[in-house]
Amino acid sequence: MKLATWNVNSLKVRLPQVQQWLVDNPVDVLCLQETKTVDEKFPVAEIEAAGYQVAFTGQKTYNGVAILSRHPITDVTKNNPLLDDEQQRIIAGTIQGIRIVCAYVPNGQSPDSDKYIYKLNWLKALHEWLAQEQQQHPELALLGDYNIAPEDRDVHDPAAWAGQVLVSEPERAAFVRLQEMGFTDAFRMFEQPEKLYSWWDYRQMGFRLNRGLRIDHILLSAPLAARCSACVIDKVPRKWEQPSDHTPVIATID
DNA sequence: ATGGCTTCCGGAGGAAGA
Repeated sequence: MKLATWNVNSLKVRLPQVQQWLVDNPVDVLCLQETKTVDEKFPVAEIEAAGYQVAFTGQKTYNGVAILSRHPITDVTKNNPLLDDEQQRIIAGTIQGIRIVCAYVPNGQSPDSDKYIYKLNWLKALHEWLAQEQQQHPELALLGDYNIAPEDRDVHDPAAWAGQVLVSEPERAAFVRLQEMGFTDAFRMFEQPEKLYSWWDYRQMGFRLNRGLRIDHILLSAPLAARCSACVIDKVPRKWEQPSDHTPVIATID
């Protein structure tokens, strides 16, 4: 069972790349973030033609998440029931007995902004909801764009980024709290290449200079972590024409 | 450097991302 996550930065623009990537990487489950697509315009037929069922929730212009699956998706939940939030950032479903949670964590803009407060509150509510979900679904995977680089080794220039949004202590503490409730960062279960990231700034040749951050993650509950045999970041789509600024992360569950 | 790039909406240029 292969589970993947990819912030596509507009599914309308990136649909051909998603289709190509799924041909090259026929994963069982692909979680998408920043679809930026209202539900009425979601490309259901194109996704189904690629061999996937799909659950999604979107809005105009911003946010939007989706789960693509080769297997049936049941018990779909849209958004966090514990948080009154108009922004479409969470979709969950059960696939082959595994509870899949696809999340687009708020960016936070900067530590002195209202959006940062919203981000920390959002993460707190996520933690509380996952505690409930975990009770009902011991096999739980949280995939998505966390907008948090957990450690300095996940940052191309830790000194330059120190204290900024995506790396600040309160954000990293929220990530640690998810780990403390039993989730494992699948990527760090295995030996990995140095300086491998999941996002690179579009500006200033960020990708070519490898000025990146590892902010897209797959967290696995203990029963799933015990069955996880690999986790990789696929940089290939970041090299394509007109790429997303994020690239996919894939975990293999035996 | 109030920057840079990309996408959105809307039909110009500001907002938002990270």
